Amino acid sequence: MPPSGRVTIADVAAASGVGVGTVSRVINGAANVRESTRRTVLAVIKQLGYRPSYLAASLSRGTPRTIAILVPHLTTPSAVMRLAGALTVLDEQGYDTVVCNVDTPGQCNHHLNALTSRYRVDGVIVVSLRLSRQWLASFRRAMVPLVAVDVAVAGVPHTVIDNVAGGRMATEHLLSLGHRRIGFVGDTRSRGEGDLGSTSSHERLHGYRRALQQAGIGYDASLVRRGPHGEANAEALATKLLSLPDPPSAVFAASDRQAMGVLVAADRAARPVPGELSVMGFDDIESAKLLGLSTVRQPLEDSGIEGARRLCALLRGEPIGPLCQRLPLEVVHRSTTARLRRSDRRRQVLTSEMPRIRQVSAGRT
Amino acid sequence: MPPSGRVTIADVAAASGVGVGTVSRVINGAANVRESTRRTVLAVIKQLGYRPSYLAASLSRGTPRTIAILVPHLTTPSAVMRLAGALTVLDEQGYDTVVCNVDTPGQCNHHLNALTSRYRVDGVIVVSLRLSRQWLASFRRAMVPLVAVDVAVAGVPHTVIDNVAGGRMATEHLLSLGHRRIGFVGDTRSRGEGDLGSTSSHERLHGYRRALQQAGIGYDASLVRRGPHGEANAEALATKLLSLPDPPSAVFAASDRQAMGVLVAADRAARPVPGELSVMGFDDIESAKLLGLSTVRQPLEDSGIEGARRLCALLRGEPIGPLCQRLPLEVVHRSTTARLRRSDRRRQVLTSEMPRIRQVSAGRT
DNA sequence: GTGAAAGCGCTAACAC
DNA sequence: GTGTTAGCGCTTTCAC
Repeated sequence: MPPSGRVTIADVAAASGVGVGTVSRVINGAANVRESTRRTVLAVIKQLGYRPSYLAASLSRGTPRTIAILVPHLTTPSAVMRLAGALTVLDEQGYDTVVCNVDTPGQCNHHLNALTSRYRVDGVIVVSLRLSRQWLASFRRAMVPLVAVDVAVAGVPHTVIDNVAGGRMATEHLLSLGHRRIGFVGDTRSRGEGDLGSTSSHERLHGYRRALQQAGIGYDASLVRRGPHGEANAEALATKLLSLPDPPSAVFAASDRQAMGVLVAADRAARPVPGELSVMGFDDIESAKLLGLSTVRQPLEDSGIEGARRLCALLRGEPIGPLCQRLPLEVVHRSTTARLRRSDRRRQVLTSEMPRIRQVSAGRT
Repeated sequence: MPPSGRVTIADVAAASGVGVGTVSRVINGAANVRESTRRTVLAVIKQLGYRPSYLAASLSRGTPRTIAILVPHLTTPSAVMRLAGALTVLDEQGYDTVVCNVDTPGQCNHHLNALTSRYRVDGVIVVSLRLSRQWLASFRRAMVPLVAVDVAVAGVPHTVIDNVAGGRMATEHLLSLGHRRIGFVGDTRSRGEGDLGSTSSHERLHGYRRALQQAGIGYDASLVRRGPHGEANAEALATKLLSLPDPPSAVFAASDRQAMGVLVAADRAARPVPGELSVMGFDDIESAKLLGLSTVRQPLEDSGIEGARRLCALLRGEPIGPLCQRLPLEVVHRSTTARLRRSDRRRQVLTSEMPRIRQVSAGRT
C-alpha cells in the first residue's frame, strides 16, 4: 500500500484508520491507548511489515541511544574482557554500542575525530588510551560525555587499578618466597610510532622498584628489561636475563602475555619453573589459569562493567561518585612461583599438591 | 548565537552568510564550492563548535552507514578474531559497527528481534549462529542484507570452512604418525538451553569417523567423548578417556581450547605429551602457537574480513560470487603430536629439534 | 483516548 | 558556485 518503497508510520496510520500519533504510542508502548486500537494497529503493523526507523525516532527524540567504545588491540584477552563487560551493561540499559578498535595512533586519531567532530553517540568509553590534552579539550568542547577505563584521565570519571601497588604486590610475593634477585620484563615507555601510550607497565615497574627498595635490595638495572609488547619480545628479553652471569631466580612480567614469553624462554634455557625460576605475571587472563601462572589479578570484566555503568549514570544526570574509581587487586598464587630453594623440604610442601603439566613449546609454524 | 541549545547547520549558514546547501557541501567535501567560501564556512564551523548530526544526515540520506555484527561468546579467541577482521574492513569502508554479543539463546533472540523489527542498520553479519527458519524469514521480509560467517545459511552468502574435511585432516595427521587408537573430545550437539546451536564440533567428529573408516579402523564409541564447551569440561572428558583400560595413544579435540583441557588432563594423568599421548587441536588460536599445540588452522580473522567484504559488496549492489565461500584449512604440526612410539629412533628425529617447555598447571584459584 | 501539526537537522534536487 | 525548498520518518505538544 505504501506509495513509495518504504512503509512509514503514516502508512500504518492510514491503514489502521488512526492518526500517526496513536501508532507512535502503540510502538512505544504508551499507556493511553485503547486496547482494541492497540490490537488493530499491531495487526496492521505486522501485516504491512512495518519497521519503525530507529534513525527518525532518534532524531525526533533527540538522542541516538548509542554509545561508542574505543579500545586498543581488541584481540588481546584483557581488552576483549573489558569490552564484554561494558557490552553487558550497555545492552541491559538499552544502548547500542559501536566498537572502535584501534591498533595504531593513526586509527586512534581517526576515531577520536569522528567521535568529537560529529554528533553521533550519547557518550564514549575510552579504554587503556592516554588521551592528549587536545583530544580531551575536543571532548569538552563537544560536550561528549566521557568515561575512561584502565587509564586515569584528569577531569573525567575513570575506573582504574593501582598499577604501582600491583607491581609492588607481585614483587613482594616473590620476596616473601625468599627471592632476592628478581628480574623485570615489561613494555618500553616510549611514546613513539605505533605506541598508544599506556603507562601500566611503567607503573608496575615503579611498584617493583619500591618493593625492592623497601626490602633493602639495591636496584640492579641489568635485571630490568623492556621492549615492545608481545610475548615474542618478552621471550627475547627473558632469554637475555637468564643468560646473565648472575641470573635472577625470579622474574616479574608486567603482563600475563609477557609472562608466557618468559615461560617459553625459561624452557628454552632449560630452567625448570618454578624449580629454578619463579615467574609472576599480571592480569589473570584466562590462559593464566590454564598454565598455572601465578599472577596479580585485576578485575578486567568488572572494569568494563563499571565504566559503562558510570557512563549510563552520567547520561541520566545521576551522581557517579568519585571521579577516580579504583578496583581491587589480588595476588593469585599458582604454580609458577615457589620458594627460593635452599631448604628443599620447604619447596616440596609448596608444590607437591599441584598438578603438573609438561608441555613442549612451539616449533616453527 | 544559536537560539536553541544545539548549533545547527542553519546557524552556521547564517553566521557565514551562505545557504545551508553550501554548508552541507563544505561538510561533505563536495567539489563545487569556491575555496574562499569553504574557508569561511570552515572557520565559522570551528568557531561555533558546530557538529553535524549523524542522525539527521543519515535520515535525510536514507542510510545509517552502520552495520551490526552478531557474535556468540565474544571473549573466546576465535570469536574476537573474526570480529576484529570484520571491524577492519568495515572501518575502511566507512561503516560504523554495532556489536551484539550473545551468550544465551535469549540474548540472541533479543538482538535478532531488534535487528529485524526496526530499521536500524544497513546490514548484518551473523557469526557462528545457526538461524532458525523463522528468523531467516524475518530477515527476508525485512529485507535486511545478511551475510553469515562460520555457519552455512541457506540462501544467504556465507563464509565457512569445511569442518568435515578439517576433522578428517586432523585425524589423518594422527593416523600418518602411526596412531590407531585415537580419541575424540568435542561439544555435545544438543540444542538445549544455553546452546547456540553450532554444529562445527559435530561435523569435525564426522570427519574423524570418515578418516578412521577409510583407514580401515573400526569405530569405537568409548573413544568419543562429548560435553559442554569449555576446557574444564574437556579436561574431565579426556581424563575418562585416559583412564580407559585400553586408552587412546592420541586425542583429537574439536577446538584448541578443548585441546588445552586435554593437555591438562594428560598432565594430571602423568602422561607425557607427545611422548605417550599425542594431542591435536583445531582453530590455531594464538595460545596454540605458544603451547606448541599441533592443530588444524582455520583463517579466523580472514573469515571476518571476507564476511564484511561481501556484505559491503552486497550493499553496493555488486556481485559477491558464490553464495558459499570456503576458506582453506591447514594442518599445523607443532609439538603435541608425535609418531606412535614403537621405534624410538623415529620419535627422536621428530622431536629433537623442538624446544621444550615444562609447565606446571593450575592449582586452585 | 486520539488527531493534527510543528518540529528534529540534514541532504539533494532544482533554480539562478 | 550558491540559495531555496521539499522532504527523510518519527515524537510530541496541544487541542478536542
